Amino acid sequence: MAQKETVERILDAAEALFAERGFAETSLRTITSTAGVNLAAVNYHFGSKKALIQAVFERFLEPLVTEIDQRLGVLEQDPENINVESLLKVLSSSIYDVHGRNTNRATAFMRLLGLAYTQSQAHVRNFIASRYGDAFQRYARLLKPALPGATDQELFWHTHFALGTAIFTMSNFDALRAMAMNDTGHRGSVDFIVSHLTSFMAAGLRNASHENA
Amino acid sequence: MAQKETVERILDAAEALFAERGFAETSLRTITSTAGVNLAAVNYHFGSKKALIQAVFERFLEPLVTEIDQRLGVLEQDPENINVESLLKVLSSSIYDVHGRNTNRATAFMRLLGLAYTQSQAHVRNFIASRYGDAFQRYARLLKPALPGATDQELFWHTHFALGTAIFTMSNFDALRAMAMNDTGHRGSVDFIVSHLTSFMAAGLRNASHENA
DNA sequence: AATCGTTTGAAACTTACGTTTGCAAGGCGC
DNA sequence: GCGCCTTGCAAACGTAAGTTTCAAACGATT
Repeated sequence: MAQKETVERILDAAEALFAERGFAETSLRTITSTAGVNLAAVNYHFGSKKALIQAVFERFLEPLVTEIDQRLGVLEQDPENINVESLLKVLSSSIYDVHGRNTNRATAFMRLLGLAYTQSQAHVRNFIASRYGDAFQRYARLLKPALPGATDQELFWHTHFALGTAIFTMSNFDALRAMAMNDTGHRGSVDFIVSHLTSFMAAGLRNASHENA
Repeated sequence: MAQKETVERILDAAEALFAERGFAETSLRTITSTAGVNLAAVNYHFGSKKALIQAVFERFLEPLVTEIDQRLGVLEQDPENINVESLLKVLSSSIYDVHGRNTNRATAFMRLLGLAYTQSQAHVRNFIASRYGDAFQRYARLLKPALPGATDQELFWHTHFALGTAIFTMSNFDALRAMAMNDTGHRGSVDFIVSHLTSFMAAGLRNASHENA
């Protein structure tokens, strides 16, 4: 049982439990007993609970941002192919690529992202912003010419509208699928939902700009 | 200092603090000291912290749902005027009417709604669902003919996409406005944002259905 | 095989939480 | 004026949290 095993076991357990219950509602004792490690291991390996939370985000965001960055680089070499849809597809494809078809992992990630926004946890937001702010900026730079006629202000808000749509949907993915089953009789396949989600965001981004131009 | 004063002071403080920090992150001691009342007052008047959380929601939702219901009744008498925009306007107008132009109160409400979804707090979701589920059903019934060509499944998902857009935006309203100030130099007026938000949702609702028909 | 830094383990520590208790103060009918 | 119910207050209780401690076990290096 080497160091790496313990650290990863803690991260695995923390990731799942945080996503399921939130940060404050998940105790270190629950994490460590789920992971099958000693309580003191968290403070030994990470220093504090806050640092553990950030480590969970880092393990998630690091490969994802790398993947997005790479895909944006590819897209930039075909400037005529840059549009709202292709830019959105960069995001969904990157998530697919990083997590495979492991929906649990992907929805856990989205729930964590939602928690980072919704729960106060300022240190999480600051950590994410300082670590991955550049990637967001690059994305915004590419999105701008894809939405001609939109002012900077509109661009900002519409982007965050779309971001909110995605984060809210994915972070409540399981609950929503359960509700869908009740209301419509179909859970909806992941592909169905992602494709409609993308259409929704694209339509919102494009048409809201034009209508208010 | 009669009963009502104490109860309302507690609700006021709890509402603001919950919205700002979340439920688990807000202690009864913080609430009572902010409200200027004794610690035991919460358990005396409400019974428990959970009951206090529900009371906060009830005070918010009760007048809002009444207002929405009334406006839907009016709208139903002009069936040819029922469309996506008018239905969305029922919601935004109702919020305006209930909270006036008190943005603090309205954004607090949205943050609480977002928290109810995002934080696990099952008892909050159950409370809201059992208490106000009928109103949501009525709204959905009116929305369906406004989006012809959409299947039940699509209707369900697009509605929740739009819901997510609104909840995410409003529940992070202050943070987003601060970011907007940094990025664009404008905070954005409330009317500007609400109007663009509505356009975004309407465009998403309508076009996503048509594209995937 | 001994040593030294690293990691684990069980337990204790400190603090903060939600809740409960016991009593004092105030208002109201009789 | 006396009892009675409601409300307010200070203090304490029990629990669970994050963190710290310190000795034991481990692993690589010599």
